[in-house]
Amino acid sequence: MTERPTRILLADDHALVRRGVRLILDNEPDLTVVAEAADGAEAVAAVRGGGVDLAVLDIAMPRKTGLQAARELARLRPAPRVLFLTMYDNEQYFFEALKVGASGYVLKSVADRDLVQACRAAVRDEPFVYPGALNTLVRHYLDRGGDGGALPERAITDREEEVLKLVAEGHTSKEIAELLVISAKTVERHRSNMLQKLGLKDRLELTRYAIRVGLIEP
Amino acid sequence: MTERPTRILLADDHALVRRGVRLILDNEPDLTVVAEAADGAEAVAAVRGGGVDLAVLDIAMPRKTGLQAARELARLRPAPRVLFLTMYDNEQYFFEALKVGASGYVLKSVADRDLVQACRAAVRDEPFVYPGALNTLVRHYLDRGGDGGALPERAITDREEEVLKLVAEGHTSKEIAELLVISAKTVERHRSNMLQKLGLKDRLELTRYAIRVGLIEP
DNA sequence: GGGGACATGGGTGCCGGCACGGATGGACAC
DNA sequence: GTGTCCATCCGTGCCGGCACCCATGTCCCC
Repeated sequence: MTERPTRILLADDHALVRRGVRLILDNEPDLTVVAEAADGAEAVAAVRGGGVDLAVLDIAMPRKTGLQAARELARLRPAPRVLFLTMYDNEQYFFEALKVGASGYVLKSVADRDLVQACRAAVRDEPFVYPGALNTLVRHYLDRGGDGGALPERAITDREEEVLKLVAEGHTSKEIAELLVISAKTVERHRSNMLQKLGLKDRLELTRYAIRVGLIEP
Repeated sequence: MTERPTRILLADDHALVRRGVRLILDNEPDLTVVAEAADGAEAVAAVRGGGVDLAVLDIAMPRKTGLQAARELARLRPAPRVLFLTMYDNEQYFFEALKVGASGYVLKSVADRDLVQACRAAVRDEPFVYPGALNTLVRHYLDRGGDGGALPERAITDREEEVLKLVAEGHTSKEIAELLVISAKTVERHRSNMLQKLGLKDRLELTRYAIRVGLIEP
């Protein structure tokens, strides 16, 4: 085999995780980590620099989440394959990942087994989901009476996510309004919309949600 | 040098992190990972089995947090050294870690540099804190007029903790009052006292605090 | 061109969170 | 026994969260 190894960008805000993943991947002859990034913005910049076949992204990162980064990466030419590496076995994020065209979704809790496999699958343009997610997929399929590919709508918009982050960090509507340079009413509107979309009760549940999906830290 | 290597227990709920840390530590001739655990309960059980010199604990773990596990480990004979490995650069956590007698506190975001150093320091019974925490320590020392070792008292009473749990779970004062068979006013009084003691702003911060110390799950 | 999603803005009204003031009774220590 | 801590309770007042109503402008898609 004379093919060159797959060139990988690795994005995670924890140096320790990057180091561990790098050790795992570089151990494989057909995979090589050519760049690292500590947040979503760095990741996009690195891929833009070229020479990246596959981006392995953490979902929860400062400045720009993995999902936001993936949406930007998808618009690049040539667009790299994208693989999500996440702590959260969360249905919402899983479907979001599918919608931004990810090739795979790997849980950190089991990634030592699956990661290499998922990288190779991504390069071959085959989807890879961790076993637990398969159940989610099937259940979802059945719930909808087997109408197939129809994925749930994106739950929250980019703007709403901005607001969510700030709400969960404990800012009041007025503070958020000043930060985003909009009226407090609009902030409340976004927050209210999210409560309804996500089926939550108040900003406290919103906070727990944000922590669960890794948008903020406790 | 004929000394046997330091035997380490590694506890983190993410297999990927464990694998990365293991690769880093096993690469050092004087350190060897002899056991892994995916949560606090497993960690305590593993150490109880014997043969562990040093426990490297993630703070945020399911079932039992690293802090809770450390308190139990401190009661064992012989008690292992304890080193915290955490995502959170958080003052509250940091002091909690000191209080349970940790030898060190290492941030995941910089752990690839510091971890090995911190392990060796722990074995020599020297404290190790990451550079940023040093500032926190010094500031805290100065704030108290240099009275030294006096660590903050256990902040909240048992009754307050009961209330805290319910507050953090999203119950209103009235609901909590009914659950605890006291008046809503008393609930608010407890909550209010906790806010003051812990230096927090509102029930949202109270919730994040409860999640941090492992009282509830997000 | 019309329909739908999104972001933006406003008004009203209720209720709960929280700060501030006050109080009592019980447990334990010095 | 006096002092201290804790749990219990009450009133007042302000402010913010949240639900409900309304509207506008801008996209993009069919």
